Order: sequence, then C-alpha cells, then structure tokens
Amino acid sequence: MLRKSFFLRPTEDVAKALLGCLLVHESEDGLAIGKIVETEAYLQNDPACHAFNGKTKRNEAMFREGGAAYVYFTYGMHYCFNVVTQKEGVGEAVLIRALEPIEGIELMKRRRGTEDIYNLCNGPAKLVQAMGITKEYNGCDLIKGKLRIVLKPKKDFEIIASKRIGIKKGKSLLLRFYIKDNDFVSRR
DNA sequence: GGAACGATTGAT
DNA sequence: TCAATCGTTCCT
Repeated sequence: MLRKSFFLRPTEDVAKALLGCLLVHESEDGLAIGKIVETEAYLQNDPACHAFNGKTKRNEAMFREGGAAYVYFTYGMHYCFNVVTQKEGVGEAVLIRALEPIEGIELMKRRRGTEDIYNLCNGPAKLVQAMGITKEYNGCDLIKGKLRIVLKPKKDFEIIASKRIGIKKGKSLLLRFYIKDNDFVSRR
C-alpha cells in the first residue's frame, strides 16, 4: 500500500514517480491491472489546469488531499482519470494518459471492443474504458479502495519529458512524462 | 436563459 | 482533417 506522503510531493515529481506503478481495479466484472507508462502534470498556476480559476463543482476533487481520484467528463462522451496531489486546498493532479495492460486483458478487450492490445489503454479516455473506471470514483481514495495505485519498486527505465497533448493553453510546458521506448504510450 | 468550449476518439 | 456529443462554465 502506498504511503500518503507519496502524493504530497510536488506534482511533477508525483507524475514521474507514478510511471511504472500499477493501477488496479477490482470490479464486479473482474480484476484489471495496468502499468502506468504515461502521465501529465496539471498545476495550480497553469492555465491548462481545470483548477486554474479556482474551485468549482466539477473540479472540487482536485482540491482534496493527495491520493484521491479526479474523474471528469469531457467532449460530451469521454471520461478521464487523474491522481490528485498535494495537501488539501491545492488544486493539482496528474492525468494518467496510458497504461501497459498487465492483468484482465480479455476483460479490457471486451470493454473496449477491440482485440488489439496496443489500442486498449493508449489514451486517457481509452484506459478509463478498459479499466472500467466510472464517474462514481470521482473523489475516491486511491490508496486503499477497489480502484487503487500500487507501488512498483523496480524502475529500470528512462523517463522522457515533453509537451502535453491536446491543450490550447500552457502548451510550452514540459509536463508530460513517459517511459522511453514503451510500446503502450499514446502517440500523436 | 444561452452560447461556447473541451486534458478525446475514431472514422474519413 | 473532421464530426460526434453534452456537461460545465461564463456571459447576459
């Protein structure tokens, strides 16, 4: 089980530390596990961040103490999953952009409607669908819930930092992180 | 009350 | 490159 302090570090550090960790979901349909291979940090003083203009009903979970989930609906049809960071009152989080499927791959294929393992979790809304994450998890505890993050100590990979994807503001910031040469990272 | 927009995806 | 699709946010 992860320690609370894992999530209370600077958000960029958490975004990098999450690479290689496991995202686990024990659902009624079965167990699904993916290794986190791509993340993006969203900071309070960053115009691309949902919390940039302060707390609203939608982004309320971002202001909770680190270790909670922030799940939001976008483009009228997709959900994205974030890991909330920092102490209570700070609106920062890490968007999980891609996973390497580890466990429950048949379940993921069924949920996604594809047989291609490289197309199961290579995007923020895709992995939400593959893992069976719903809006009900918004604000939930990721340390000990049905949906949780598990530390993976062995990290024998190189981390690449780059510009974030799909945003209109804050484009130049290098707040996207991914595992070098990993085949499950989202491309574009 | 109304309009504009979006941390995306999948098809063309 | 573009349409799909609708909740949230912000303006009037």
